[in-house]
Amino acid sequence: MSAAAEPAESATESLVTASRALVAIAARSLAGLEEQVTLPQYRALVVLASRSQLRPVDLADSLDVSPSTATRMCDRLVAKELVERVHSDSDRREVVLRLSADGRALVSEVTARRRRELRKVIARIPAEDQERLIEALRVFNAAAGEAPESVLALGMSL
Amino acid sequence: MSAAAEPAESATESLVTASRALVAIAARSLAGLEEQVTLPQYRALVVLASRSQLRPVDLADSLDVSPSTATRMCDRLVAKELVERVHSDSDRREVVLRLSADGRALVSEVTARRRRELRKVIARIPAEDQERLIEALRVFNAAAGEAPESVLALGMSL
DNA sequence: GGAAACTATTGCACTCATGCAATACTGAAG
DNA sequence: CTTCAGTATTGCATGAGTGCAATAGTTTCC
Repeated sequence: MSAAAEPAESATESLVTASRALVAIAARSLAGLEEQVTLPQYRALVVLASRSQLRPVDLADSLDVSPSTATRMCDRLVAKELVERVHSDSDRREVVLRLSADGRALVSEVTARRRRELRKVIARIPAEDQERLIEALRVFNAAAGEAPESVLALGMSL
Repeated sequence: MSAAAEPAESATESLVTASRALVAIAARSLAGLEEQVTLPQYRALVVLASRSQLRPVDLADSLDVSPSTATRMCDRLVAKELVERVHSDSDRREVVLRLSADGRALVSEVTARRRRELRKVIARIPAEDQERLIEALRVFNAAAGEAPESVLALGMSL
């Protein structure tokens, strides 16, 4: 290997570092949530936030869990008044899940917190460097492709 | 607000997008781990990987859980042969925890996977843009500061 | 030497997530 | 109308994480 002269290698290192920082920020945005919801529950909220009307079976699908698990997770979220459960009119077998105002607020709060943190970092960057960062990120984002709602993936078991 | 003309705003948007992509990659690097360890357990492994000799009480501290929880988490990790437990010579009250070869391999595998993914993204970027990305990331990383082992934070309760 | 402090562990109790099998409705197709 | 398929839920069981309190072994400090 030709030492650190390779730009690709150097870029990887820089990206690993940046990645660490960004993941840490994302994780920090989630901190404090433990009081209200568990991580699996938060995942469910995120799914519900993205697709406003969802049946339990769809939620189960999205979260890759069994329907019974989804039902019981909803039990807990409904008890916390973060989710509403209404019977479908069109098909009376079905149940429709919707975020409550509180539920929506909770998800919004997390993303707002994350945005705020990112803004703070950017504020520390000189204006002309910001321009270059924007350009570089545009290129990076194009290369990385669309990320299918990252926070979702934050699941693991999580 | 002066529309999208503000570079800071535009930078935030780009950064949010990039952040999503990077979190998704980090999460994907963790995928498949569920077979072997839970997320709390993985967090413990990461802590042990960073500080090679650790007492249960220190681990508990790092993970922000009670000592009894740490003990029992170690029970499971020892059972899986990912962690070794030895009695301290200097102070026979204490127990010293160490990653086993398997444990170290598991953590390495995750970071390697992440690096590989990041490299793939970079490979899609034209060489001269890479140079600019490196420079931009250097500035960004300076502004973001050191992230204290991100994956750790990936915990939430998790 | 004995009290006080520290370490690890275990007993007990609880919540959550999880899946598999019923069960109960409802709708659709014949 | 009867059977079949789709949907949600509940019963049952398990494993994990969690903390508090009690226990046991060690040091340390008078």
